[in-house]
Amino acid sequence: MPELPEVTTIVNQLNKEILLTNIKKVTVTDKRLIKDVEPNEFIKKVTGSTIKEVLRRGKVIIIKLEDKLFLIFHLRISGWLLLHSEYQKSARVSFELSNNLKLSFCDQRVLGEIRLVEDWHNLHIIKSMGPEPLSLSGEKFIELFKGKKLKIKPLLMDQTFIAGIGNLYAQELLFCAKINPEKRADSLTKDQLEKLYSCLINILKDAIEKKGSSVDTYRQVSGSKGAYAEVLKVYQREKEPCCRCNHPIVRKTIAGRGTYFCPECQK
DNA sequence: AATGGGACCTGCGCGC
DNA sequence: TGCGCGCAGGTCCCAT
Repeated sequence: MPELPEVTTIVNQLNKEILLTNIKKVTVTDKRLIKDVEPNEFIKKVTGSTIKEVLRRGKVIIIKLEDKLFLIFHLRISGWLLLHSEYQKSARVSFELSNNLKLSFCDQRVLGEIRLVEDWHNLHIIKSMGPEPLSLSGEKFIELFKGKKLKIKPLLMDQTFIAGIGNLYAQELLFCAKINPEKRADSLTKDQLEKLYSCLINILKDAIEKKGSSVDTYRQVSGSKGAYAEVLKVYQREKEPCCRCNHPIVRKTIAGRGTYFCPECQK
């Protein structure tokens, strides 16, 4: 799933390859991805625009076209962006650029979203979003937990609590911090929260360095896989021995989401 | 405030 | 071989 490391990888790569290119042609193969605007109007407004800047907030990709025109992408579960044309399978909306690259929004399950807005700060998803984890000090991070009664895992995945953490990284960082995903957030000790903070920063940075986790459809803009899936410790490793204590990894549904963890060393 | 459910979607893996 | 079914996942929305 595209979470903070995957979206960061995509945004970094887009900034290297498509800045100041002009959008020459837009092709909408699947209208369902385009939200809040008629596809024909979308095509008309976007065609001829120049890509000024590519930004990220949480899992949202923001492409600045003009001072008051922003293209917004949300990859949701199965979306990915391609710049090189070998893997055009599932391409649903494509942008042909003046540097002869084609930017394609691909999405197997069609739950992704494309919007066109005047001011991205006004989007509901942006306004309600919690802080960026990589811009957060340890003290600020620990303060966020005051009075939170939710189980720690769904809390970490709550985008209004902290931005960019999804199902995969929530599980990996709880394993790293040796915390049971069902623990109530307000029952964690200061030591546990400090450990969780260092795991959060280290795992996100490492995953960005490895260009994300390709466990499903996610790819870099080149079509290559990210390398972090190879070092996942618990995600999708049910019944395999825990790398710390050898106890089999367990899968359990927590708050409606599949969750892998080690019941022996995550307390 | 927390929790649970359904909706959106497709492709995969399962049982038969 | 092939059918039908259930599941996965992020976000929003409704109900309790």
